[in-house]
Amino acid sequence: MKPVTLKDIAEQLNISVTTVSKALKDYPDVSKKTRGLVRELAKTLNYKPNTFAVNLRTKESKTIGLIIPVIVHHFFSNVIKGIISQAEKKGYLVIILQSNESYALEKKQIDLLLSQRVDGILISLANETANFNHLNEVLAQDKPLVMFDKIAKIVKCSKVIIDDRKAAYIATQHLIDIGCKRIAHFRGALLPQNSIDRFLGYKKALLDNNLPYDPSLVYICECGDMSFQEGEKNAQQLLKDHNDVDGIFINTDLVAIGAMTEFNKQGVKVPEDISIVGFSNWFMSSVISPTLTTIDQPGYKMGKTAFKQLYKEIKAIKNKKASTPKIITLETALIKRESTKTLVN
Amino acid sequence: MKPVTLKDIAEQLNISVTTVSKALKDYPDVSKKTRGLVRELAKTLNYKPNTFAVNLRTKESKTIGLIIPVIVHHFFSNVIKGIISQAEKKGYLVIILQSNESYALEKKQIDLLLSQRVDGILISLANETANFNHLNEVLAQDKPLVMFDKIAKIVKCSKVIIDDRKAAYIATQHLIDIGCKRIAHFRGALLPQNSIDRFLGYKKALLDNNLPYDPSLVYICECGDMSFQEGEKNAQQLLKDHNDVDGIFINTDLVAIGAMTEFNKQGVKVPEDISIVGFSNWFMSSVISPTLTTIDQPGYKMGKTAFKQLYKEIKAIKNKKASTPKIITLETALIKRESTKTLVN
DNA sequence: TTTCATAACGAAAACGTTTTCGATTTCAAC
DNA sequence: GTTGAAATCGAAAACGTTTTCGTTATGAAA
Repeated sequence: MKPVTLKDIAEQLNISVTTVSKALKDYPDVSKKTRGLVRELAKTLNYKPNTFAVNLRTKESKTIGLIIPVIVHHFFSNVIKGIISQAEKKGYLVIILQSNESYALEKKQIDLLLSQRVDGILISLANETANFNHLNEVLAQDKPLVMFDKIAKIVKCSKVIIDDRKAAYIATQHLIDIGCKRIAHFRGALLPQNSIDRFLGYKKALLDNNLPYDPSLVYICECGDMSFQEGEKNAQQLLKDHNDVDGIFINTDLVAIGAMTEFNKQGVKVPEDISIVGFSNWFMSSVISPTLTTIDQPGYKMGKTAFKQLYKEIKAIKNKKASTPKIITLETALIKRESTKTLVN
Repeated sequence: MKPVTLKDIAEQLNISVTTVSKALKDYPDVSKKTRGLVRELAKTLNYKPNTFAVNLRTKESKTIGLIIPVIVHHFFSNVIKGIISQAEKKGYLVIILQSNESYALEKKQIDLLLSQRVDGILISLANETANFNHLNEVLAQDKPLVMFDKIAKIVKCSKVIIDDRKAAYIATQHLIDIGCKRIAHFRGALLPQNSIDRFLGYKKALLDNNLPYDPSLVYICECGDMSFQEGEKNAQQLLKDHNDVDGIFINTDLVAIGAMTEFNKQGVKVPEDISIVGFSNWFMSSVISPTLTTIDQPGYKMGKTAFKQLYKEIKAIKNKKASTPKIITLETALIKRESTKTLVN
């Protein structure tokens, strides 16, 4: 009933534990004959190395930690999928924790992963996080750390991101290209950095095209669980405040869908009256009516890339090589759909 | 630079490793004074027990494995969230693997988790899985196993499910109650069992209400990545085959949304011409137009419940108590929305 | 026969913890 | 000053593996 150990095999074959271990790991100093015997018996006894002992000996667990703000989220669940698919290829397991956008929880979870002695940590920051001691602690312990999507520029570790500013610029430029003159923006809060960058991209596109930047056209929404409702609310407010807006660049798809729903209720036609561009390319955006023009954010690829980078750094540390932090920027793409249409005057 | 060990603390205080260990774990046979000293030094040195050694000694890892067919999925990501939130409360970590609906992969992953010596396994079966040796292997090793949602009745372990048959019955009854006379059904494939049960519920509702069961009204769709397109395709076919259908009960929301999109294209009005009931209550369903009447499938709660049951069994095994498999059925609810409307003749 | 390289194996330490059980100390009671 | 119980401590084994280093066996060359 007890799990089979090297010792069991050794005793049955009347050889030493050492030889058994070596035989199973293809050491050169064991004869073909005994190697064969060992392997055969190991198979028939269904021997599985005791991971706990291996970990203790080798000081590595072949396990990484992943901290993510929310799991039930099209983008992030794609990231998770990318990470674990890549990890599996390299023989790594992934422990997932959800920070719930809470700094306190994130800090506790980092601590948990460190004491668990994972081989590396992948993290996308909670919106709340503005203090980075817990992350520096990870680096201080020489434990590989890679941040993705929601990052802190100030922390000296590798990062996988998109160029939010550029993507927002392209989104806004698209609205301008189809003839929009008064373009509003629904933006996120001051944290994470992404909201700011998207806002800056929006602003720059306006200025580069000699369109005035009007702060009263910028609406803030706390993009959390209530995103959809935030979209409705902002759309409602926008209709009260302005009657000349002909395009909106919206921070995230869900808010955009909320806004479209509200416009629909109020008889404002999308895209005839107002063109809308979202951000993220949630699956939903291709399925609602009208389908939503948006920026595709490559979640799966981001997960894959983040793990690959982490893997490199794990290997580097194992070989006692220093590796300099790397910043990888993934391409985004504008997906043109029904919610934007060239204006005919 | 090396991590602090019990030995380090012992040497600094000139006491034995034993005493240090006991002091940190509140053994009664260590004086208040030394306990204080040890705890203080442990804190200042930032001592963290070496999990690898603890695992080896205690033979448990405080880690469970989770195998799930797909991660990017509203229902399943909610299950994941439920599981890890509950696990965190009990001090357990969760390793996630995605079977991708593949039997071969699922088998390999079970093996991986066993050799990783997780304390227990949570699984929702791949659609492909029809052989259960790998699961019985888990039970044979006395390792707690709990299945959820997509289960195999024949495997003697605890299960957390919904009553698919009853839920489908209620969904169909709702269509009948609002006056539908010719009710079609878009069903899933022969595996998993869920599709069959939902079909049976649909059929029973018809018969109980003296409506004829017409097999030509039942359409099959392979609900995978192409669910949305399957919905469009089936809707198209349905319009060709029948012109008198006034209601459809559809196996899953995404297919339902595809069908609604197709109906919309073809000028068939939902709910005026055809009422539709979906299944799962994806977030999306509350956001499209018309909003979709559906059956709410409690993913978060299912995850929570599944972990709780697993936890009980882990504890039971630790205390060498046998525990009999338990089947827990969670309540579903009919969510009435715009896609179904009482018919007025 | 001796020498020496090579092949094949094993003893033992190490990883860091937990826990049993025996040893020592303390101190009150007599 | 004994006795005995209670309080406090530590030695050592154990968990199962990996790896270093030394030992023995083998056989060819001298």
